Amino acid sequence: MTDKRDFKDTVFLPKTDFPMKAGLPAKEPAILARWQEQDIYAQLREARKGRETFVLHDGPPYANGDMHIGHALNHVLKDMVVRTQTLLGKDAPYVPGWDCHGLPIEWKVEEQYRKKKKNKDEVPQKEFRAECRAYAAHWVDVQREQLKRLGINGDWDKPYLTMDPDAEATIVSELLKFATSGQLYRGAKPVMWSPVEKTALADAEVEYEDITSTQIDVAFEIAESPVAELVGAHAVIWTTTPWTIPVNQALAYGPDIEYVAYKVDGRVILIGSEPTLAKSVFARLFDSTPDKSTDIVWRGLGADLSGTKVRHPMHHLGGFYAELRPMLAGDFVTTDSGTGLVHMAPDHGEDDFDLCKANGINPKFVVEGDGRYREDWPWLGRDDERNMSVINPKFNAPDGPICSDLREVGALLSASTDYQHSYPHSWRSKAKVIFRCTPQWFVSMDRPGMVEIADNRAEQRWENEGGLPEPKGTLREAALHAIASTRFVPEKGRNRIGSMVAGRPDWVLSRQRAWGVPITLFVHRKTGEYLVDPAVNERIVAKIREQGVDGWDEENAAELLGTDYNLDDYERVTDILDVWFDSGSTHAFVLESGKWPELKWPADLYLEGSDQHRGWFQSSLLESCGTRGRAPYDAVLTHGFTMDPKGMKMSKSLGNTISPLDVMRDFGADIIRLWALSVDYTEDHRIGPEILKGVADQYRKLRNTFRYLLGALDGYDGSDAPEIADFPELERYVLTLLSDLDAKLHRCVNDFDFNAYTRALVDFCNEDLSAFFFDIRKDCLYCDDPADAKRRAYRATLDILFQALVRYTAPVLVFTAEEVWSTRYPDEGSVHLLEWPKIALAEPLRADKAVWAKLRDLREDVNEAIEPFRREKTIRSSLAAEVTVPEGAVPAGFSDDDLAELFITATVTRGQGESVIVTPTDMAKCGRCWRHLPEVAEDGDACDRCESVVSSMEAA
RNA sequence: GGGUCGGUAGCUCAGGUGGUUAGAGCGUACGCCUGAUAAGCGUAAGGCCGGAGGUUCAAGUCCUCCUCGACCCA
Repeated sequence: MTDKRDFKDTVFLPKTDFPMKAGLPAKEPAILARWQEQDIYAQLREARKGRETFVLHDGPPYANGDMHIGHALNHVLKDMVVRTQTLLGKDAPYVPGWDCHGLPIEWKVEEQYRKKKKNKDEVPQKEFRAECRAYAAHWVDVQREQLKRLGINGDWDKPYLTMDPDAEATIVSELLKFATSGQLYRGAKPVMWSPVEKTALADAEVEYEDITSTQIDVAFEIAESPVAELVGAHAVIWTTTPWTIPVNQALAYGPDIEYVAYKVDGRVILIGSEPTLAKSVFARLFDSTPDKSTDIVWRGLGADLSGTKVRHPMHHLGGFYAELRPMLAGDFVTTDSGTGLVHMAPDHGEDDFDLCKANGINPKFVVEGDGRYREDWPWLGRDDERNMSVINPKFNAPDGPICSDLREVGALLSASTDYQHSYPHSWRSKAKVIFRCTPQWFVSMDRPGMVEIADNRAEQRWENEGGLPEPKGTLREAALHAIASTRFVPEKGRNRIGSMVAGRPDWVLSRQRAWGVPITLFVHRKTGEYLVDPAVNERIVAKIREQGVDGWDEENAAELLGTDYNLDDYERVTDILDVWFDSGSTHAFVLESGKWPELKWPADLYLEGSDQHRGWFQSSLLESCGTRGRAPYDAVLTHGFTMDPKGMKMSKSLGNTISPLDVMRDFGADIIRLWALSVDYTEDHRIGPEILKGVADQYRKLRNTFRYLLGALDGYDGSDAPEIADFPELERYVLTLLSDLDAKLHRCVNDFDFNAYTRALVDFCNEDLSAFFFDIRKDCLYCDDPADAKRRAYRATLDILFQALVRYTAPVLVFTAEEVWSTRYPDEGSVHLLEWPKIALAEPLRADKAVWAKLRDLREDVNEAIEPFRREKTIRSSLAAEVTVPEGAVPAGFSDDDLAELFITATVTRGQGESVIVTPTDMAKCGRCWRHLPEVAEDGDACDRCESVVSSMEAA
C-alpha cells in the first residue's frame, strides 16, 4: 500500500469560535450586564418610536417571596409576546408592576413584631404601615432582579407599584367614582370573626380543628300552616351552636325532601322521613325508634310546607320573639344529619343570611365584637349575669343559660355534649371563631341605570328597533357585554369568566385591616348616607397623592371634610379596600395616567394564569366597566398551571417543587424559556428533571445549527453571492421552505401559539436543514472551489437562513441568540434591536414542493434499501452505494447526477423495477472528497474536481 | 360537595365539520462516519388514543357513566 497524500488541510471545514458547550449559567449574567449597560429597553423605545403600538399590561405579582415557577412561565410568555411584537416592528413597551398592599404582608410584619416581642396594637398605624411598605419594597427589589435574570425585557427602572402615592390616589379616585355614581352601598355579610382578637378573619387565617360540641334538638310550635294537620305540631331543628337560637328568624326545609309528622307522647313532631335520619332523631329524643306502631299524622314534601309559620320558643318575651318565623325552602338542606329542618340565624351563617335576605329578613347584629349579646337584647342582655362569650363551652352546655331557658319552656327536646366535628379556629390565637354579620361596603352588580355601556352601541340600537336604546344598565350587563366583545385566547376563557360574572354576588370592597388603600368615605351619622361632594373628593385625592394612604388618618379628617360640613355629623370610614380593587385599578393608574406616555388605554392584551378569571381579569373588568363602561383590555390570554412530572400540584410538603432559580443556576435561563415555550401552556403542563433534559437536548440541537451556520459562513461577506434566480433548485427549495416557515411563525405570533412556534423552528432546523440540506451540501461546502457558483449560492443561502433564524430564535433564546449574533457581528449592537426578516420569495423563484416531497420520499426509500448492506458491512458510507431507482418515482427535470448528490450515493440510475436496488460500488474513493468516482484510479487519489481545486489553492 | 377544563408512544406535542394500516420531533436500541466530533447521518422498536357502555356502515373524534388530575367556588 502506497502512502497517499493527506488532503485534510485542503478541505474547507466550518470554522468558528462559537463553542458547542453553552455554559449558560456563567455566560448569561455577562450578556445581561451588557444589555443593562447599553439600556436595550430605552434603545428599543427610541428605535420603534412612532410605530404602531402593542401594549401588554402587566398583571402585578404579589411582592412577597421569591419568584416561583408560575411567575417564570407567566413572565416568559409575556416577554415572548412583547419581543415577537417588537420583532414585527411594533412599539411594544412593557412596564412591570407589583401588588403591594394586603394581608399576607401585614402578617409577615406582625410576625417580625412577635419575634421582637412587640405588640401590634401598641404600634401606631402609621409606623406599622411604613414597615409594611418597607417589606413590600424589599421583595419588589428581589423579584425584579430575579425576573431580569430570566431575560425579561422591561422598564425595570420605572415599574408601577400599587403602593406608590400616585397609585393610591388614583385608586381612591376610582373608588369615589363608584360612590358618586351610586354603585357603592353599605350592606352586611356574615364573616369569620374571632371574638378573642375582635377582628374579622380572611379564609387563609382560619384553620380547622376537631372539637366536641353540644348538640341540641329544639321544638318550634307551628302556628299557621296550609296543612291543617300540622297546626299545633312542633317542627324540630338540630344545631351544634345553641347560642344562635336567640337570634333565630326562620326555619328552612328542602323542597324535595319528604317530611313526616309523628305523634309521640301526646306531642306531634315534624322531621324528615329519611329512615336513618328519623332513626337517629328518635334515638336522641325518645331513646326509641319509629316503628309501625308510631302514629303518623301527616306525610308530605317540603314544598307543602310553604306558607307555614312557627313560634319562637321564647315568644313570651314579646317584641322580636313574638313575631312568627316563616318556613322557607332552602336548596342547601340535606338529610345527612340533624332533623331535615334547619334553623336560620341570618346573623350567623352564610346560607342563613342568603336565604333570609332573599325573603326580606335582615340580620339583627345581636352579637358584638367581643362575642357577647348586646346590652339591649331582650334575651340575655348584657346586664344579665349569665351573659358571656357565645363560644364559651359553658354558655352552650346542656346546663348553660340557653339550654336551661329552652328546657324551662319545654322546647329543648335533647341536649348532649358529644358531637365531634371540625370547626374553624383563628390561625393566630387558636381560639374558636364564629360567623358574625358585620357591615361591609359593596359594589352592586345589578343596580339598573348606573353604568354607561360603551362600545357596539349601534348593534344594541338595532336590537331595540322602535326606540332609543337604554343608555345605562347594570354593572353585570356592562361586564357581560364587555366579555362578548373581548378576544379570548384560548376561546374557552370567555365561557369561564362569563359564567362567573353572570353568577357572582355583589363585590365586597371593605376589609377591616391596616395595610391598604382606605375607603375614603364620610357617612352621615343620622341618615347613614355617604357624602358625595366633588370638592371634598378632590381634597381627599390630593391629600392621598401627597401623603399616601396615611393621608386619610384622623388628624386630616376636618381639613378634608372642609367648612361646609360639621365633622361631628359624620363618621369617617376606617375600612380599607379589598386588594383586588387596587389591582383592578392598574389600568387607570398605569395605562391612563400619562406617567408612562408610551402606554395607552385600553391595553391590547392582559396575560395571566387561569386563576385570574376570578381575580385580576375580573376585578379589572368590573372596575373598568363600572367607571368607563368597557373592559380595559381588547384581548385576554390565559395559561394553565405548572405541575410536577406526574401532573400533580407542586407543593413544599410533597417536595416536588422545582424552583426557576435553581434551573437558571444549573441550566440557564434560556432552558427555562425554551421549556415554557415548548409546552402547551394553554392547559396545565408539567416540569421535571426528565422534561428539562429533553428541553436541554432540543436546545443543543438548535445551538449546533447555529454553530454550523457560523462555521460555514466564516469569512462570508455577501459580496460574491449570485442572484437567487441563478441558485440551484435545491437552494431555491430550501428558501421556499424558509418562506413557508416564515409565514407559519408569523401566524403563530398572531395566535400567541408559541408552542407551535418553537416546534416549527426546531423541526425545520433538524429535519430540513441538519438532516437534509446541510448533509447534502457537505461535499460542496468542504470540497468545491470557493469561487464555484454552486458553493457561492449555498453560502448565500446559509446567510439568508442565518439572518432569518437568528431573528426567529431571539425572542425564545434571548441570551443564546445574542451570543450567536455577536459572534458573527461583534460590533453591530444587539440582536434584539432587529426586525422580522423579509424573506418572501417571489412566486417564479419558488420550488415545487410537491416535486420535492416526491424526491424526499424516494430518498427515504434509498436509505432504507442501503440499510441491509450496512448491517452486513458491505457498504459503510452511503457514498459507496450504487443505486437503481424506479424510473417512475423520479420527477422530471433531475439528472442521475442530481439524484446521486441528493441521496449522497456513488451513482443513481433508473430502472424499470418497482423497488430500489443497491449494489456496492467498484469505483475508487477520492482521497479528498471521499466520493467514489470513475476517474479515480486508486483509493486516495484525487478526483478531477479536487485535483483542480487543490492545484489552484497551491497556485495562490 | 358544586362549577369549569383536561387525560393520544418513555418525554414534548399534531391529529378542521366522525371515514383508509393513529402522526412528528426528541429520547432509546442498533449501525455508519471520524473532515460540524461530548457533534453529524441512517434504520428500527415503541400507542387497550384514561376506563366502561352507547349512537353509527364507520369514533382518538359524538353521547352517557366512571376514574384520575387541575383551577375556581363551597
